[in-house]
Amino acid sequence: MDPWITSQPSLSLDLHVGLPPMGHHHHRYQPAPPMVALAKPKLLVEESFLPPKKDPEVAVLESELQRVSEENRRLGEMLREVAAKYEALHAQFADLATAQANANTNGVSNNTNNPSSASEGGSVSPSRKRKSEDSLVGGTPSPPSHAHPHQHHHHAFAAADQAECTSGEPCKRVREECKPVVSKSYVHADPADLSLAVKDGYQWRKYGQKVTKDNPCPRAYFRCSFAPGCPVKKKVQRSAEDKAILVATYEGEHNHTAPPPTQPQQHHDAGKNASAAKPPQAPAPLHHPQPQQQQQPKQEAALSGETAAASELMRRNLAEQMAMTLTRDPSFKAALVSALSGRILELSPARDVN
DNA sequence: CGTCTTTGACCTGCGC
DNA sequence: GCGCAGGTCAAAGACG
Repeated sequence: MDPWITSQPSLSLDLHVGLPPMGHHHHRYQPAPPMVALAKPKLLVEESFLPPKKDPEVAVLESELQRVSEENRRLGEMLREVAAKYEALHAQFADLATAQANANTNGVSNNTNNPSSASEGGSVSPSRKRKSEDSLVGGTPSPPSHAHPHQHHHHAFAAADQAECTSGEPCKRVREECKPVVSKSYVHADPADLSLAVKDGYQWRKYGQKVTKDNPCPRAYFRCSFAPGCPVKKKVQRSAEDKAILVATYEGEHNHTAPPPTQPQQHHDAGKNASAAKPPQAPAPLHHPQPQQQQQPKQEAALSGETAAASELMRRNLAEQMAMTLTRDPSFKAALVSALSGRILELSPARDVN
């Protein structure tokens, strides 16, 4: 997040989200119809201790105002904190983009004559000779770019370096260094939804599922089936800490153009199908996975514009995510109702009418 | 009938 | 060498 967010007046809300009841019990969240809370405050606060000779109603409102102001300040601090973190991430992203541009200008030849991305996966070997396939995949330097979608948080880990992995060096170190680009994104999903679908606009074909040691939730393995021969894989697993969060790990680079953007993305998936089964529905990924051949010549020149566009997109995604997360939070809804009711009461000219 | 998901088996890397 | 864990394969079944 950047100053844009902190400067938005609409973001300064008089809300108390997820906070413990403060003194008065009338703001506790009730799962019952939210509007019930609207009528409550006036009655309940009258029981509190108030200085004499002061209109109890006014005192209540004052204390309420004070409390709300305090919360507002606290939320503002949180927002600033988030904004600072966003800035840090953004700077990191800019660094990566710069590094990517440099790498592309230095090592263009690595990308174009990449036989594996076209052959690997395009024609599936009938037999299980993965040893040779592995050496092919592992020994192929991945072109540096961002081949993965958008969504909440997103970290891209480029390979350790882009040094060529010559076939003459079978050592483990070389293999390690030539790992494809790996990136992670965290997606909010309904915990009740068992499908590990992360809609990112691409078509994915599920080819495996595994329960891992450190997480009781199974991890699903997908391959990009948007274009034949696309080497990109992704792993999707629910976060062990928060089952509502899907962690998608993307590996490799798409060797095709990004799917056309369509309707705004819905993060819940009512169908039973994983993301592979549907045609692309999501907006274009944050970092457009352009084919490397088209990307390189103009990349440096277009970098600033692209970064700006990416930043804008990131902003929108972030705002969407925040809105979505908040609106799914029952305590947020209760807080919203409470804040609105307080404001309505405050502004109402007939508020002293019983 | 073609495509996709499921799922058990297999392969590979790694630590001991 | 052995066992473990992660990743992948491919047969079988579901589905449109």
